[in-house]
Amino acid sequence: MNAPDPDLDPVVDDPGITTFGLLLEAHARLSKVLDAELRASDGITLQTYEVLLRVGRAPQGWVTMSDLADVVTLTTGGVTRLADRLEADGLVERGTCPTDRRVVHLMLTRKGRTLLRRAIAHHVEALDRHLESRLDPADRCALDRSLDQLRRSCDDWRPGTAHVPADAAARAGD
Amino acid sequence: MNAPDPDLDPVVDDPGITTFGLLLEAHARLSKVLDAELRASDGITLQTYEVLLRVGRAPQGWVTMSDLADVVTLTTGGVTRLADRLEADGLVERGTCPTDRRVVHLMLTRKGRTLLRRAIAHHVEALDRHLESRLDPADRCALDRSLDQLRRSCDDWRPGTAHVPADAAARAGD
DNA sequence: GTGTCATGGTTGATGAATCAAGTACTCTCA
DNA sequence: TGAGAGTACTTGATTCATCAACCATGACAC
Repeated sequence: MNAPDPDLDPVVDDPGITTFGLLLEAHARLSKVLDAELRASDGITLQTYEVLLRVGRAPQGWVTMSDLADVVTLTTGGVTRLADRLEADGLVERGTCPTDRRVVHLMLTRKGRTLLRRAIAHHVEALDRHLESRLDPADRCALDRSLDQLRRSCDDWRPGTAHVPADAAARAGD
Repeated sequence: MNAPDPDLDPVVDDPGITTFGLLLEAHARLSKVLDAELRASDGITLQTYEVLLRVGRAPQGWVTMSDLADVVTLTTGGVTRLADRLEADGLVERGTCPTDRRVVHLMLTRKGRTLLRRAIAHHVEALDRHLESRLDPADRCALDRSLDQLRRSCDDWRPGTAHVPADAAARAGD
């Protein structure tokens, strides 16, 4: 029961597994480091930084809750609590939409804007150290292209697209 | 207060921001899709799959809690609960280490092994669809190299490595 | 107008991860 | 041999995200 399964070996050498594993690890480690540095330099998490950046870069100066849910990959419920926290910290404020009263506009406060500007400087510096300086420009461009490819390879996916037996979910519950 | 900040624009075009953003998005979307497919085909999450794979591939057929915490980027406390759940599901079991009684060995049960074998087949198929078929082999090799580079660029990082003013954390708390 | 249905956001219950002790063990060295 | 330091894991309290209602609004038909 505690020897490694020889049947596993051929298939786990699939190149897709390697690439995906590297993606997981690169993401996990880079996020961890950049989060820690942002906490140290500006007292915010990487997630907060991402939100401030998205709101600050929005063409009209605001985003809706649903927009934000999409870019930070949270449910709308999660975004509500997240916005609550940021609002309590005085970094963003909620506003009403003049044309649709269901919609909430999220925008930066002066404090949020100031913090974002400072955080961007630190974050860019950190990215230079961890990312820019490790890859030559040609490799970085190729990396961008491949990542973009992967990102878009998921856009056309909808639940149920995979070739999976219909009773699989039921069978897995045993 | 609600116009986009023109001062932000020059700096957010930093190529490091683009690459990191793509990494975040590619990871988020690919993980989401692969998690959904694994749930549908085998009734397990991507995290559970990762754990089973790590345990199944371990040379001796077991891993320690600390090993696992490292590879799934959880704290040891988180791994304790994770192992509790997997043990309750009958997929793994805890064993004692004969040479160090502080150490817990985590190994697959027969049920866990069977499930893993089936899940690997589905996962490899999904990876082929989403990853293998979208990148030509040369691009995939280049991607692997770059991701590996990024992954390792974080290994030599320790808290406090960044060039950050000592009072930054205190200042950020206002 | 009045239904019906879809959409945007909030809220309560629940699950899971973190942090900070706490326990139990090993190692080191006088 | 025994005190002190470090390690491996567990546990309790807290935090945060999800899911599933739910409310309010908007859109469209009649």
